[in-house]
Amino acid sequence: MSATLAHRPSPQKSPAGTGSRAIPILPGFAAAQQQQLMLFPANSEIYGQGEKAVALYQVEFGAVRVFRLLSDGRRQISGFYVAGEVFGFEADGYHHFFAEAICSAGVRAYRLPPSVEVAHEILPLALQALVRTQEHLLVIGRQNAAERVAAFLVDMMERQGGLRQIELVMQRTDIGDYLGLTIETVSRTFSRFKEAGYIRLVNSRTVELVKLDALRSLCE
Amino acid sequence: MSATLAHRPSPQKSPAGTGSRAIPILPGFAAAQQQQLMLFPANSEIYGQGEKAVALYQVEFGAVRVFRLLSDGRRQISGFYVAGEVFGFEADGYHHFFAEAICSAGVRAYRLPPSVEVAHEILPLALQALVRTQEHLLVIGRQNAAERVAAFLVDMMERQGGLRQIELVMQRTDIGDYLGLTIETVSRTFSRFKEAGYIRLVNSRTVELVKLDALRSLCE
DNA sequence: CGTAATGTTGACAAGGGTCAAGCTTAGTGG
DNA sequence: CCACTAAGCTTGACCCTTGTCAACATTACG
Repeated sequence: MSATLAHRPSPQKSPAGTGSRAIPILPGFAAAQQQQLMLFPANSEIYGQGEKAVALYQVEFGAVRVFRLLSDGRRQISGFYVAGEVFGFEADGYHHFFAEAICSAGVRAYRLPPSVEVAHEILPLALQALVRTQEHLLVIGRQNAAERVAAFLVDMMERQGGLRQIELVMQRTDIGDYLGLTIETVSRTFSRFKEAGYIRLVNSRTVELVKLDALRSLCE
Repeated sequence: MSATLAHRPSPQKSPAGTGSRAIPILPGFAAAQQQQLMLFPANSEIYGQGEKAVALYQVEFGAVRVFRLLSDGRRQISGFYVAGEVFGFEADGYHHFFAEAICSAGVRAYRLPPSVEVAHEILPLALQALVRTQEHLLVIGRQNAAERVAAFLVDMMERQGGLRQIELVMQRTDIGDYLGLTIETVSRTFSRFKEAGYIRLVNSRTVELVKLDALRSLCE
């Protein structure tokens, strides 16, 4: 167990030789650096605001939410991360955010080296994260509830390989806190999309995007 | 004139030997790379969405807004940039955003080299931009109008050296599009802060933060 | 099968958007 | 130097979207 994460609530070191992984590991970086797979149970903390940032993290399986809190408990999720995606970017050496496993998740930690050698590998990932976050800003700052939910569904679909039927690993609270809406508004918007025939709710966590074009044109 | 920007509306190459600059130039990077100061008149475009991204930009004087548009004209400003600050980060080699001069601005362009050598210099800047954007997401996603405006004022103050009296280079429309509010709401919030004695409006562009603590505690 | 967590729906309220009018300021030309 | 104009800003009235509160339904789990 890395000293870094020793105090976390029950992340377990994975059994040796977990076998084949389909996830593309950060190339080069991976080989050179100390890195190991850790398991986090649902809703456990991966890192917290104010902690020293000592690693980048890649999701191997499961899903992760990264968020920030206001003092009264209001929460803004800045991003969800699923298999293959990298999170944990921070400036000035400290975490400004919290990261938690949404469901049971396997996360590979890449301990940060003195930086210069691997910067060219990390930079493109950081830039992609920046562009994504700025685009999310447009959604939250300028789009209404229906447009936000549509954007979310389309984004989730694309990140799950483009299949029309998608699995939402997160619950309504998470979706609300990601989109800057309440759970009630999220729920009502789902219902309206269902009535309009835009989606089919197989169950509360499984959505089929029936009229993808309609959803797409909602986000513009 | 760099070929890159030749088609822009009237950016002029600065007269040679503009004299002393107080702005810290990107170290190392600066020396090695082709870089030059360009002047952009108020409201002129620095780059546009979809263009090839060939440079990073540092503001020498004046101010810049970076934003994105929805097809119906709604606009979200992702950031303002003033003297010394760097903008123009993009993924995959193309601009996903627009950049414009807010007022007459001097901008130094650092043409991008094949990347590996200077990545370790750019990375910290990109990471800082990422954290800033994620924090802005919290403001827009989870704070009400008064909290957003308070956060904006405090941020502007800190970026202008901490003096209690600040100059807003941008107009209400820009502030609204930055905070995800209408100009009317921005204006009303300013008025309420004035009535509450939190601020003094020397004129519409000059604000004295009288009760800084009150403003600070609004953002939490 | 019972309980708790999660999700849905309805009624109502409020924050902020929209529309419209008036005010202020800066720039321009007589 | 002043009047005119246009752009920017402020304020008011009204309305709509979304939040709040509450009840109920559904699902997951022991």
